[in-house]
Parts: sequence; C-alpha cells; structure tokens
Amino acid sequence: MDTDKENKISITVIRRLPKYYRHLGELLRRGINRTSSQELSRLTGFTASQIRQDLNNFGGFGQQGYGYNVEELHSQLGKILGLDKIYNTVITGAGNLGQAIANYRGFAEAGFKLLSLFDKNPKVIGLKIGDIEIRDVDELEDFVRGNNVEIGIITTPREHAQDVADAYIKGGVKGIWNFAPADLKVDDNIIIENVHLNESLFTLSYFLTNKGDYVKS
Amino acid sequence: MDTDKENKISITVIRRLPKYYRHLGELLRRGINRTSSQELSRLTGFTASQIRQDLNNFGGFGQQGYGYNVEELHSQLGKILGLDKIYNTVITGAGNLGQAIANYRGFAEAGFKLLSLFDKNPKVIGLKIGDIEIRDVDELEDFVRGNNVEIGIITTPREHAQDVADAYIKGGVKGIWNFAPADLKVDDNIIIENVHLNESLFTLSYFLTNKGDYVKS
DNA sequence: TAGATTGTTAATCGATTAACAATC
DNA sequence: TAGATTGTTAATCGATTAACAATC
Repeated sequence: MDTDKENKISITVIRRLPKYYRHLGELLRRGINRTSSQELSRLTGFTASQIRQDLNNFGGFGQQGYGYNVEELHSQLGKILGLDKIYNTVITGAGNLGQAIANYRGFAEAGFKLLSLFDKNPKVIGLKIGDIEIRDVDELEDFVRGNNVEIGIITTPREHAQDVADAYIKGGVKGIWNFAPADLKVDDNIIIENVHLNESLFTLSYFLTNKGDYVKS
Repeated sequence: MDTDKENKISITVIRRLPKYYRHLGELLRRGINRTSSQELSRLTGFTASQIRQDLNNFGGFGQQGYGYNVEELHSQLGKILGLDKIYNTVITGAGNLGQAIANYRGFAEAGFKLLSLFDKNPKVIGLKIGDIEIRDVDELEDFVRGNNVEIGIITTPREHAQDVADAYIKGGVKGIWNFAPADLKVDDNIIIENVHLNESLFTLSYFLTNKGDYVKS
C-alpha cells in the first residue's frame, strides 16, 4: 500500500496484466517453462519493450540472457492480481447473464467463490443454479454483511442497478462487478469494474461502418 | 473512408463515443433537449475539454453560447457509430451467455438482428430461444453465407473459438464479437471486438488487493 | 447587449518506443 | 567465452488539459 506517487502503477499497465497472466498460463499448460519479452510480444500483441517496462513496475522477474521463467512469472503475476486469495461473491439478477457467470468454472478456479444468487422474481426465488440457491433480493444487504461478501456482481436491468449497488455497499462489499449499462454512483473507496456490453458492441459497429477510418493507437 | 493519416480517429476517442451516446439517450428520455460539454462531463466523468475535442473530430455539432442539441447530437453519434443500419448476426454457443445475449432487447433495438443460434450439442439443436432456432454448428458457414450475416458472435468455450471464427470468416462475416478468453487469429480486414470477462474480473481483483497503489490515468 | 459556451490552438503530461550497457 | 536478453534511461509520440478568441 504505497502512498508515494512515484511508485504508483497506471491503469493502462494494470489492464494488460491479466493478458500476460492468461498467456503464461497457456504456456504452462503446454509445458513450456522459459519465455522472453519477445515471445510474449508475439502472443499478446504488445511490444517487447512495453512488456519489459510493465513487468519492471513490479520487480525484476527476468534474467539477462535467459528471459523469464514461466511458472515463476505466472505465479508472481497471480499474486500481484490478488488471485492467490479467495473472494466471497454474490450475484444479483438471476437471469441468463447471472446464470452464465454462476456456471462459469473459470471464476471459481481463480478463487472467486459464489455464495448465492439474488433476484426479486418470486418464481425463481428458492430455485438452485447448480448447488447455489437463489434468494430474495430483500435479504441481500443482510446476507452480504453476514457472510463477508467482498465482491458484489450486478446482472440486473439498468433500472435496478443503483439500488443493488447501494445494498451491496451498505452490506460492506469492497468491489462491484457491474454488467448493467449504468454508471453507478458510489463512494471513492468502493472499486467499480464495469462490463458495458452495449459499448463494446457499438464500438464494433463503428469499426464495421468506418473501416480504415481510424488509427491503431 | 479517408486514407489520409490526418483525418483518422484514435481508438481511445472511439471507445468514448458509445458512452456519450448512452447518456444523450438518457437525457432524451428525460425530455432534456439542450446540453453542454460541462453537463456531459458531469455525466460521463470525462473532462469538458476532452468532450469538445472528441466531438470536433466528427464535426461542429455545437453552438457557441448555447451548447449542444441533445436530439441532434444523439442522432449524429448514432450515425457515426453505424446504429442507423440493421446488421444480421448469429450467435455460436447456445449456453447461458449466448442465451443472455439472444434475449437482450437492447441489441435488437439498436439494429442488431439475430437470425439464429448455433451449437454442437444435439440435445439443444432444434430448440428455440424466443422465436430463434438453435441450429447445428455444422451448418454455420453455409448459413452465414446464405443469409448475409455480417457479425458473428462467439460464446463457446475457449477451445472452439478459433474454429468458429474460421467458419464465420469463410462464410463472409465482417466482424466478430468474441466472448471466449482467446486471442483469435484472423485477417487484418476482419474486425474483432473482444469481451474478456476474466480480464475484467482480474482487474477488479487487482484493485481490491492493491487499494491506492495505482493512479487514475 | 451581456453571458455563456463552443471550436481550436498551445502547453502539459503520460505512455510507448528505441537504444544499449549490464550481465547471465 | 559468445550470444542472448534483461532492466533502464532517453527520445519520441500521442493524448489530455488549459486557455481564450470567436460568436451565438
């Protein structure tokens, strides 16, 4: 928890880390235990120079003349990303999207433990997704408080997103993973990570419409 | 389709456009017909200066001393984003995520017409999601070719993503909206837009783990 | 008209790339 | 050792912010 400005890492760098992590994981699976900034460049599309700069924000993980040990670097990045811990999570909005996330094995494997789903539709309350029960959204705040939920996931329609966020925060979550097309208003100490699918699709639409009319950077 | 470097727009700018568009839509719904770079700044979190710069890449939509007409600007941005057209789309991977996208009304309203879902699981082939049939993935390439599908959506597991992309491209899609945690290898003229949920969640995890240890920019 | 707000240029800031000495 | 590749500094490039004349 450094407070000097000098030591802070820019968000641009941080958003590249998961991609390094994923490719290192793939190398690991393929039994490759040595890599280089050049190889990672080929895999990720970032320049070798940029990769060396990025990694050196966190320490000298490499060795001159050799490169990087895949297992070591993968594990270090995992720690930096906080993937060596278990996070308690809940999902509010038990529709298809909520269920999709609930069923995705990758998240559980990375340490994100789903404790419950919440919905306001009486028809689905009490049902189970796998072995996870769907509860009444009225119980949300109490459940969050009582179970040390650190990450609240929002997969409700836009209209309800802010209310759900408020309940999460009162219950004590530290971060919110938000899929609703809304900009949540929260205190500075709450981390919000948005997945705005419409913005992503509209960007694709732009590129289809204006082929060539843009620059890489 | 300008080819001069001078007139090209940077991706950073383009990725902000859908957010402007969304907030203008909300103002419109609220019956507000006049806005300013200052108000848009408050809504979007970008600086007023940045917003004026961004919009002026595409033309002078504002009026000194007045600001911007909401309806006009919304409509202009819609055109710039290509939302005034209809795109034929299909989804491959009829699991929860594919169904979530299939059921999302917002996309249909924005002109993205879903023609079919595809899957390789015989148990779901022939079923319907709403009034959209799930077809055998073996028919994918032919269907894409025969129905002028321009956008192919991938919601399969990682292992199949590249094969699906290849079939899409052979069939003639121009763009791919990819939800699989894989970096697809495609020709330069194919537009790829990735939604990497794991990268998003891992970024959230980083911020939770390293609170304060980063800078805004 | 007076006040407001744009469009646009110039200044600043930050991120990427290039280069190379250090060293395994 | 010779070759390879890092870590790191300096140079370049691009994006953001500041400022203000133009003008509605």
